Amino acid sequence: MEVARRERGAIINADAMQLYSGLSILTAQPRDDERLEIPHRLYGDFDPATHSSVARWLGEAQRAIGESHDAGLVPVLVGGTGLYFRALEQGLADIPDIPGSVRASAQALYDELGEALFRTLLCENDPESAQKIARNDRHRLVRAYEVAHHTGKCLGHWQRLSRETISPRFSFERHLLLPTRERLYAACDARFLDMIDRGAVEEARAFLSRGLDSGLPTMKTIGLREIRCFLRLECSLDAAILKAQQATRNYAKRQTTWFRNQWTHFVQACERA
RNA sequence: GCCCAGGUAGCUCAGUUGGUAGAGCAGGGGACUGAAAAUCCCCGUGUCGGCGGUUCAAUUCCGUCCCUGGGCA
Repeated sequence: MEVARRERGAIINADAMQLYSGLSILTAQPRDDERLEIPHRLYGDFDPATHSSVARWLGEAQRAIGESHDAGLVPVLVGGTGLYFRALEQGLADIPDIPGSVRASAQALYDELGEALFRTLLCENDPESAQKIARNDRHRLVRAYEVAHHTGKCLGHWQRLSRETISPRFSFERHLLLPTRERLYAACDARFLDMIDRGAVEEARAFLSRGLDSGLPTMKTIGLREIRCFLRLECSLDAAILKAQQATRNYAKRQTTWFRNQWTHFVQACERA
């Protein structure tokens, strides 16, 4: 925010959850007064009944960056999704889109066979992934399988193939905020309390009443499940708050790990190149 | 005051027919290429409430005291 103000910038969202509409409080989207002061892009633009993806975000972000730049504004990408930053700077493999039905059947197959057999099956088409992916990581095993099956080429093949990047046109200045753990956790706790004060319970109630598929990314928004527990009278509001604060802290820790390690690795790689 | 039930990891608890103990959660570290607020992996020494007794050996059995629930007076 300060950077955008100082540089006469436009803020572009790089957070997977803030992309969607419907849960602006629970996903901590910028308030109206902030949005009036500085142009904001990609907040609440996506239908919560749809799936985002790195690729989908990347396309939108590149467009927003170009347009902001053309308008004489400095694009300031803000957000917590490390994967998105990496895709923006390092590029993304040009893997064909996998239809939802293919993924669904891969998931069904995994559940039917169990991990060990599924991994053996994956090994026939993609030994590299089968060997590399950690045990119990259903998510990645299914992904590797669906790509190998649908495209006939393994994940590694695609990933090595193409690396279109936006960086030839732009150079980035990187700012990483790493507060002490104590301050980070205190901020997480305060943040959720603030969401409650601003009407998160009502927002969640309205959102849940839409009856969206529980597999949708938006349904995994931190705090949503906890508030639902309260709305169903399965726990007290205080208990829900404690749970949601805990989930926020757990997430913040994962985020810290990502940026502390992944981010610095690829920044170093960029600087060497 | 008496009678039960408990006191074991930061928390909730399991367990040891006597050979000094382990789960979940929390906490810490890590992985991460189209669901990433996702999905995973690794890390457990703590006077087993205090003090005595029995025993080669007690967190476990016995006694006693303290503490916390609940019941009876």
